[in-house]
Amino acid sequence: MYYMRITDYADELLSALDELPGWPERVKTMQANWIGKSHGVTFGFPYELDGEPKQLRVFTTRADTIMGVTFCAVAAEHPLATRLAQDNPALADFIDECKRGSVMEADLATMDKKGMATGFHVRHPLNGEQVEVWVGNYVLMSYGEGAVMGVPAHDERDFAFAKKYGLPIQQVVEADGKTFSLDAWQDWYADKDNVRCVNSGKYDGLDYAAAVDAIAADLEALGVGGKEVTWRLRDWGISRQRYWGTPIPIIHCPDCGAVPVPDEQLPVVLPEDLVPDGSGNPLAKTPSFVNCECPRCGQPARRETDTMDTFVDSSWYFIRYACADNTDAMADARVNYWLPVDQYIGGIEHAILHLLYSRFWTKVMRDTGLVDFGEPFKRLLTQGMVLNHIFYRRSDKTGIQYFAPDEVELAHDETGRITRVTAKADGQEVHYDGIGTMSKSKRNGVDPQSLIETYGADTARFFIIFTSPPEQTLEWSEAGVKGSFRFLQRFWAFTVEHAAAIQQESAARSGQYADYQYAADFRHSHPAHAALRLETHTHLQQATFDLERQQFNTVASAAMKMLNALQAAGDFPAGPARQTLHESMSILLRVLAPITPHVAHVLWQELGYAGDILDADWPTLDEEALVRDSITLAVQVNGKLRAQIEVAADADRASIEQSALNAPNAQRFIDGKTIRKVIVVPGKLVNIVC
RNA sequence: GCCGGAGUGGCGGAAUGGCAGACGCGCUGGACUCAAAAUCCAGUUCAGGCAACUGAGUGUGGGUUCAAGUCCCACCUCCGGCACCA
Repeated sequence: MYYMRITDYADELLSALDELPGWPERVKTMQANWIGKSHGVTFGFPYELDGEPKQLRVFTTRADTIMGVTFCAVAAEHPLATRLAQDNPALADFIDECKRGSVMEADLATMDKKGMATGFHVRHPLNGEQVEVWVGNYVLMSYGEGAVMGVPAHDERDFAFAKKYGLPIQQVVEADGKTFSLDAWQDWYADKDNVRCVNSGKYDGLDYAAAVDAIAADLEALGVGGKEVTWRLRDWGISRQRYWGTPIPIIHCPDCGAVPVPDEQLPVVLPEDLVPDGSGNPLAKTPSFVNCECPRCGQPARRETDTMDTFVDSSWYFIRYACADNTDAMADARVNYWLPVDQYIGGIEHAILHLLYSRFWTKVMRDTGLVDFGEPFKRLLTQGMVLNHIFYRRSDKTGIQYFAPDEVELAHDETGRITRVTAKADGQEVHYDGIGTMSKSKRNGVDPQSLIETYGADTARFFIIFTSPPEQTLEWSEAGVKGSFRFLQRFWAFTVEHAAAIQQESAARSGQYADYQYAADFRHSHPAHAALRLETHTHLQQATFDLERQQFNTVASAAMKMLNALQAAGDFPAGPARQTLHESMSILLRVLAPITPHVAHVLWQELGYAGDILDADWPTLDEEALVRDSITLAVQVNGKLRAQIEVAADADRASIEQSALNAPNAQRFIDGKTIRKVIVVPGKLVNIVC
């Protein structure tokens, strides 16, 4: 039987984040914070109780301040607190109060630092002094050792605590030019940089790192402590006391203990006829489910009634997709072929739990030999929410009344700014409440079905992709949707108009479409269309670059630019010009295909290209199309744009400099000054410094 | 409080240190129309100018650079996450 603890994987879950370049930094940071690796020192304060020598263990990241300890504080749930409360009713009451208080979430943020002295003392391991133990409501049992050393001079929380209860405050760290005062907390008291130990005996003068090293070594020599790493991440217990979950296939036998359900009895299926009564786990009250025989010795036994946390299933469902028909194993060889997932898409709300559990689970499957990869998702995209405008009217009778965006009329001033909103129904004014998440109550949602019926799925897809990057929130806009619709209509009309001509042309060439498309020799094409090819391939270059870096809105705009260029190019008479059109169309269609697959599919066939567009390759960039005879350079004088010059593409530096200096408008700003330097950025600009 | 991210026209947003505002929406003017819608053409950062052009301009203040929306430092605001983490 395996025991797999997520905390055992904390180190790898943290360090492997560096090997996930396809994940957003934001998510990786959130996971790193959640795992919360902390380097410090764990050590014990020796004491004797009930005739036995013991240690009060504490964790600290500031071992360098150890000589400033003036008290210790333990959590209410700490065993020492429990033991001391046996002889101290007041303390027992206080502990009860703490335990009650900590449940109240609302109070947690504002809760006062409260504590109570126990009258019990432990011994400082390095200077032998007696240190009183307090119970503090701000000490967490679940982090570190559930106990802390109190150094009020150099920890803001301890400072407040000491001031409140009149505990001694001992400065043990100093910084140049700073004065320590007991009056009020100052931020530098807790600095680790540019400080040194003071009032710390043999450690005086050491900086943070040296002091921690020396103190950790001394504690180790005394056998009471040493350096340690502590994690914020807690263990993940996967069992839940409820019906609705995956059964845990274990049988409890009085003699054999926990016995796995044999393979031939799997899967364990939940009973479907039980009636939950709202108290406890209904499975435990269902004898037909609970009562069974021990698979090992055959005597009556009890089936496990806890079920698994739903995060278990979501941690590896994607692995199962690759081997869904395998009834004998969790995974088989096909999984290693299909996974890890190339591109995972989900909401940001899964940034920590689901995505961390999945990473853990995958590593467990790797270590048990089930799969041979350790990270489940190569690339992650966390998409944003969809927002829309909110309009409402407040009235005494009906209260607040929301208006859907298509129920109002907007008036603008001459700059396009919204000046007045009125209801279409009654012409009366409506209040505009800005942009917010779509919700039924605010009546600003959009029904995808009616959108698809009005404009088609491709328009919706194009609008969503074009309007904003997917990981950002998307502001819905009816006008924007119409704009996308307009583009697709323009694209459709243009294509259909030229399809007939292209088909004729093709017929004349015995239907050799595929060859026509890919093997065209454009060196002899119409000179007027070299400009179109230049544009098409320039936009293709941008689209390819943006697709690579997952910036899809500019892929959509590249497609728009291609259509604009095609429409501006004018006529396409038969012959080489038609060939240029044919190539540009094939590129445009393939760039659009991922965004508007339906439109692209139909038009691809309309134009008679070979095969299905789904199988067509992403267009290849023709470097030759990007070659131009002359180029336009910007001319700057002292970094300010002053002129444009046209130079031969292969012009040398000297002649570029000369034309720049001769540019009339540049002349005006150079005149009478000494030219100190001329910077030429090939293909871009010339900067004249004077 | 700590850790991220962001701040660019009226709006959504482009810009691989090298011409800020691509592309689109909206708006303005025009064409077509009996008229409207649709479509097409032109204009649209702000200020000045008939124009050529000039000045200012990417949250604020500094810095690096021939050149900064982009890099560095400090600050402000907003969004998200974590939050008594020792």
